[in-house]
Amino acid sequence: MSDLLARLRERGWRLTAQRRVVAQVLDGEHVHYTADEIHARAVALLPEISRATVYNTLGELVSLGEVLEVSTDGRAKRYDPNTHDAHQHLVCESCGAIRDVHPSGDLIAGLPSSERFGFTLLGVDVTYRGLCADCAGRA
Amino acid sequence: MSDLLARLRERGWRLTAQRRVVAQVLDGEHVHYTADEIHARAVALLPEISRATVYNTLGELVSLGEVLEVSTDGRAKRYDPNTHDAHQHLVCESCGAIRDVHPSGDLIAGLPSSERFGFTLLGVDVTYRGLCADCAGRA
DNA sequence: TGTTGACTTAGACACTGTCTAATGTAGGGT
DNA sequence: ACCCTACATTAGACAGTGTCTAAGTCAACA
Repeated sequence: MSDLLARLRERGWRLTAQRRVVAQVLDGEHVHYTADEIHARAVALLPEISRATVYNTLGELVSLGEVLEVSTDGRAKRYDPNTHDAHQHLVCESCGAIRDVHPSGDLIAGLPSSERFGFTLLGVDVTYRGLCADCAGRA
Repeated sequence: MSDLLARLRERGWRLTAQRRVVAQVLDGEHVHYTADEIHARAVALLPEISRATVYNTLGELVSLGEVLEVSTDGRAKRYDPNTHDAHQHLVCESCGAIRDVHPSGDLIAGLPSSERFGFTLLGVDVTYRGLCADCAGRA
């Protein structure tokens, strides 16, 4: 991710302090923050950054394929900086924790052509739902 | 779905005009409406029905397992009255159309135990993303 | 038919995300 | 080094989706 800023500059991005901070927050930890969580962390680094800028920047990063958008629960979208390897998500239904996982096999191939109804398939999003070890232990 | 009301009464539900209307809208067509679309159709049948009642009723139907909640795009949740057979969803990224599909194979088995991180798996939600025949033709 | 507690209602509220007009500034040109 | 200017940022209003509350209503039972 350290060369993310370089890649963005190559694509004509202006490197503003705000964009640096958003990139830094995404780089920091491998969790899947919501836009407002990212905003809160960005404010800690750059107090005057606005919510609109964080939303704009995240949207641009998604368009450029540098960040993935994940919507597991119909609430706030979460942003996943891990675009380097194809992966899916494992979500705890109790505490909301998300882990990246790597299923085996070709998921698209699992849909027979008789079930494709003429669609051109572009991808598959898979969300494994369950209880994490901690929550299962408490239940 | 015609015996949905009977099943609900067995579980202690009061059968109000409002609940009958929501059940009727869900029964009508096999599309995946948003809560507000369901409300609009319910109003056509029972003009004084309120938005809160539709949201409450849908939430209760989901809790009882009579209706599935689908959140494909991070916008409004959609409600799927087809709980009779296990299925997944095929979504057109251009027009938003949703089709029920039936992939082959055991999707949960696709996640090796080394990738389960101690989670107790409860289910898998799969969304195949693509372009429907109409939208692909226009592109 | 009367009673009662579950149900419904209108509207306020909260959360997430988008848009606008005014202001600021990064980066190229001089 | 200093201007320009187009692009970026800001504050706050706005829109869509969903939740909550207090007051009134009514389905189901006795």
